[in-house]
Amino acid sequence: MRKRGGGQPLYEQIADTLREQIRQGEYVPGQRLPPEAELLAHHGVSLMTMRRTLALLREEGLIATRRGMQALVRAQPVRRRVTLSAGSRLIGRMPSAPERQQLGLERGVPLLEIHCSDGTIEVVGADQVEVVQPFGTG
Amino acid sequence: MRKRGGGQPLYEQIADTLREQIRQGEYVPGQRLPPEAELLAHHGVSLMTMRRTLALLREEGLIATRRGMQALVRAQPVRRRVTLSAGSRLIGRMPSAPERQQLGLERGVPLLEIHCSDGTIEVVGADQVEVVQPFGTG
DNA sequence: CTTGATTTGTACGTATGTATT
DNA sequence: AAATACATACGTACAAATCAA
Repeated sequence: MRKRGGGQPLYEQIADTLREQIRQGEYVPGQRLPPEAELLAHHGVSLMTMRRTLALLREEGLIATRRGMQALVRAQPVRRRVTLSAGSRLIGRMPSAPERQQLGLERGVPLLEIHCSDGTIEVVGADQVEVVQPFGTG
Repeated sequence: MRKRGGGQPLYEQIADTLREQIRQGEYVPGQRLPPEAELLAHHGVSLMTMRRTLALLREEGLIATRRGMQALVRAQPVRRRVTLSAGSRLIGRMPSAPERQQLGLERGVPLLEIHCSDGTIEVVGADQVEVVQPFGTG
């Protein structure tokens, strides 16, 4: 149970704690967090505050939540390699909800627009991409 | 005022409408959306549903919200140009809340990690960056 | 500069729907 | 079929930032 110290909202304080626990390996990718009910009881907050915490971590791409299942710590996905051709540009942004659905992306996954020199635009989830140069070492 | 047609949540339906209105220029960058109270009355939903709609658009980077002010339609920021050196890699992801604060990023702005071949890592907000190759035309 | 009105942010409570186990 | 668990959606109250008088 926390108080409102430091002017930081409760849901951010709890998010800090969970983020640190995940970083330290208390929860590893593929593992599930405890149920909401358990988490909120442990931290002494309401359901809404707990859900806001989880929403924050989901936005960050740290966890994935699905109906009927406890929150899952997200694994580092295998990245697809994309080669930037000469003159191509790359823009990062968040997808709109329709784009997210169309591309099959989870919440918290940014989107990369690769504007190729031939005018074509390739759009992919940013967590699936590793960009290298055509003459890159990788 | 909508019903639950198509199985799509209310807040997504309303977000679709607002997104389209912004796309069509009914609200231009720098302009403010109507107050929450007005929006929720117009769409016939509760405060929570309206706030969820705005949260979605904020995550997408389409609007920015601040306490005491109506939601602002975000302008396309001037992009900083970053040159990828040979062997460098680029990863896109969402910043954690502390990173967001440290980098002074708004919610909804992804982050780009540029792993340079010399081992240094440059971290910047994705909406501030345009990536080009050293021999690029741009 | 201070006051007050407006507006969003945070937080709690409750009920129902729906997917998973 | 039943229990578990997250998603959606309504309602309420107070705090804090902004802006105008």
